[in-house]
Amino acid sequence: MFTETEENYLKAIYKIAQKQGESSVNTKAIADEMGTSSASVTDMIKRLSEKKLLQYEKYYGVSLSKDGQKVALNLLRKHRLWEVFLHDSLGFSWDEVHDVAEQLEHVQSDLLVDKLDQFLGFPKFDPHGDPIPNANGSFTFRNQMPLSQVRIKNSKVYILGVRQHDSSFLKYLNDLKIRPGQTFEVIQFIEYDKSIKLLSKEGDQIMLSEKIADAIFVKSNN
Amino acid sequence: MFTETEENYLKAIYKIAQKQGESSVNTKAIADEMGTSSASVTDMIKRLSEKKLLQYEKYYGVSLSKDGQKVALNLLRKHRLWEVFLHDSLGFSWDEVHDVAEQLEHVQSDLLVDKLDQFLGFPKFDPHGDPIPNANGSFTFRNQMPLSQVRIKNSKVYILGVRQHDSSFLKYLNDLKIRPGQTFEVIQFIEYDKSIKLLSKEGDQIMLSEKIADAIFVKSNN
DNA sequence: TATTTTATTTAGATTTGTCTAAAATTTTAA
DNA sequence: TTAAAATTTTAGACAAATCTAAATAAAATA
Ligand SMILES: [Mn+2]
Ligand SMILES: [Mn+2]
Ligand SMILES: [Mn+2]
Ligand SMILES: [Mn+2]
Repeated sequence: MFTETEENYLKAIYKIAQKQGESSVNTKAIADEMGTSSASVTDMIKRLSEKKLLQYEKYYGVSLSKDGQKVALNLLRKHRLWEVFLHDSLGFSWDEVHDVAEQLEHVQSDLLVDKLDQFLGFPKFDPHGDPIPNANGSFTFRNQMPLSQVRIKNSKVYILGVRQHDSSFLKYLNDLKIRPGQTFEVIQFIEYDKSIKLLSKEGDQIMLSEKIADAIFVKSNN
Repeated sequence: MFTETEENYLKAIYKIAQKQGESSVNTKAIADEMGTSSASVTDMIKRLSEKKLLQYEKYYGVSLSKDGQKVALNLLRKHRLWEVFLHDSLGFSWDEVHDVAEQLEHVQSDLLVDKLDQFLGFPKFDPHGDPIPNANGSFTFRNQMPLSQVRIKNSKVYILGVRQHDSSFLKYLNDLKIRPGQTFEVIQFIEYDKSIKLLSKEGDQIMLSEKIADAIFVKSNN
């Protein structure tokens, strides 16, 4: 239906729009996300515009059409299902799944997606805690907050996911045994640099900077 | 490392050489296998020759180098492992696996191949009975013969695989409940058209033309 | 408001993989 | 052994995706 590159552009635009909370996306942002030149982006958005996958207003950026969103959401769905497979079935660690899923997401077969979804037990979240769109493109919502915003001492926090997916960040958390499904107690807030100290079930104390704590999503029990 | 198209050419050349029992492969054969023009093949073999993946003698065809064979065998390995996954884990029927495996085989990740192999229990044959090369490129050999060559009446035949993979042929066999792992008794040979009659365990009688019987591989217990 | 900085588009070029048509070479057959 | 048929190569073109450099427009700032 669409080329791998077209799909990647649509996904990039979708992600930028999400992050911004604003559907209009400019050329530079796409170029940065895709790691290409602005000139290449201009070429591509012209093509995508002709195919009615986005609205393009010269010099003022683009926004995805209904069709464009559908493609992006389907790609996101496939990406995240594959990440679950790699992690849960094949035993990849959560810092290893993304790059491979980036390739697998482009395999074209509706039957494959359906069967994979079923095989995995219709998971609602990927190994990083991101929601997996269903076949209609709708997500499961859940309440979550950045760990940095937990301000009640002795709170029990349940790790739900992370904001960033870069391998070095995930490896760092892995070493600290911080990953979705784990529970910790917040035992200290350091005011002057806003860092936070956790206690693991095994009794280990873990010190996290504000920057790190801000990139971890938790469910907080009181 | 190599493009998807380069990989497909190398695989095509490998397969033709195998079928021929002769390593030198001509342009026309490659063009037919790939569904492209001879001119395109000439372009591509020049590139593959520059990359030392094959030896090319103008007007007299090509033969794969050691490196070229390695790429082809690795691709074959991935293709067949994915077919096992699709069939055994996801429940695809054997006529549905090939086209999807044709895409999955190009995903680049040695870790993925290793983990998949392990997850599947290091299978030695794919759903069509074709041997899966191991990480070093060597196959498991087994004794098999075309069903058309079984000439002893009341032989028990055990289905091992098929010669052709086209969907319509596999669907036809599926309807007759002929697939790897099944056992039949040969109850009749018709001389004038060399067709053959089988008896299934369920008591069904199945009539097969010589053409069909020639494309089915079996293990024969006397 | 005028100027500088930043973003965007255009122009022209390159690589990959493909095609058709024409020319060259090899193979087959008379 | 020559003529016809088949195969292979070359030439020239095209679409997709990219680049750099130059031109243009918008946004920021003095
Ligand atoms: Mn990912
Ligand atoms: Mn991708
Ligand atoms: Mn196959
Ligand atoms: Mn392929």
